[in-house]
Amino acid sequence: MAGRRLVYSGGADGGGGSNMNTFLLQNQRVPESLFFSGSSPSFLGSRSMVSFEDFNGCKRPERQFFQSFDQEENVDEEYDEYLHQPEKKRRLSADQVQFLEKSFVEENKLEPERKVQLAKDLGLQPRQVAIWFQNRRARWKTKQLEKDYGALESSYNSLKADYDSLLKETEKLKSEVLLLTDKVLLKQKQKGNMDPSDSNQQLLAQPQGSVDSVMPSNQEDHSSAKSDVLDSDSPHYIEGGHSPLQEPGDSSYVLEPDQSDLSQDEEDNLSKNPLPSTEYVFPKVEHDYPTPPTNSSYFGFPVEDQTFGFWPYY
DNA sequence: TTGTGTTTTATTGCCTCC
DNA sequence: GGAGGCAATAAAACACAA
Repeated sequence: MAGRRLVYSGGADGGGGSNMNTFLLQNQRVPESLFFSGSSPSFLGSRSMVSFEDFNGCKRPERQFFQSFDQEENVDEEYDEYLHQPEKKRRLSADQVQFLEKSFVEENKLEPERKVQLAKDLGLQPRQVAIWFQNRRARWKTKQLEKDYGALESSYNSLKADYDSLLKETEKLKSEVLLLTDKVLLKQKQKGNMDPSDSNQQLLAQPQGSVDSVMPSNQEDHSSAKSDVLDSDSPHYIEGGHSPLQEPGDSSYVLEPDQSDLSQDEEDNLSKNPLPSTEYVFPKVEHDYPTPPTNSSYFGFPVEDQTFGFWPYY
C-alpha cells in the first residue's frame, strides 16, 4: 500500500544523547503506539510532534534549537506526564523557520544529507524538515501561480485595449471609406454634364452619407479611400499590395500614399476610366466570425482573430 | 470570551523514478 | 518495491473583530 510509509514518531528530542528519535511504520488502521522500535527508555510512544514546549505544555523561553538535550533533568517524570497529554501540533520557533527559510532560498529541494544536517542543526526530525520543505514548496508554487496570473492578466488587458482601439479605428476608417465612395460616385454621375474644373466645389456641396455601401472595383482607381483603409498598421493590411477590397485574382492594385482629397490627376483618371457596372460590397469587418463557445471564456475575441496566440481561460 | 478566517504542520493517497 | 514528490486535506495554532 502506497500510503503506508515510514513516519517519524519522535518526542521532544533534539537529536542529542538521549536520542528519542524513533521511526515506525504508520498505518491509519493500526494504532501508532503498537509500532515502535528502539529500546530507549525515553521513547515517546504515539507522540508524533516535536515539542518545543516543556512537558507541561508551557512554552519555553525560546529554546535554542541547537541546544543539547542531554541536559534535561527529571526526564522520566516529565516523560510520564508528557505521555498522558493529548497530542498537539506545535509550530516551529521563529529561529527555526528563519533557518529553514534561508536554506530554502539556497535550494528548494532537499537531498538526504542536507535534510539530516538541517534536522540536526535545528533539533528536528528529518521528516519534519522534509515536510516543512514540501509545504514551503507548495506555498512558493501558489505564490508563483498568483504572480503568473497577474502578469498574464495585465498582458491580456493591454492586448485587449489594443484590440479594442484597432476595432474602433477600423470602424472609423470604414465609415470614412463609405463617405468617400459616395463622393466618388456622385462625382461620376455629374461628370457627364459638368465642367471638370468645377468638380471640387461641387463635391464640397454634396450631401453626405446617403448612398448605398458600394465600392468601385476599378483596378486603376487610386482613391484616398483605399489608401486610408490599407494602412500597414491595420490588421487587414496585406503585404504586397493586395487589398481586401480587391477582387480575387487581381494583382495589379498598388497601394498609394494617403491622398485625402481628389486631385486633378484623379479626376482625369476617373474620366478616362469610368466606374464599372459591377458593384463591390464592402466586406464586413465584424460579426463575420463563428460564435464563440461561451462568452465568459472568450472575452469577445473573434475565433479567427486569435492573434494573441492564447485563449483567455480566466 | 467566542466565533471566524488564515496560516502552519502533518497525513494520506497517488504517482514517478531508480 | 522503496523513496520521495505532489495535491488534497485535516487539524492545531494563531490573529482578530465583535
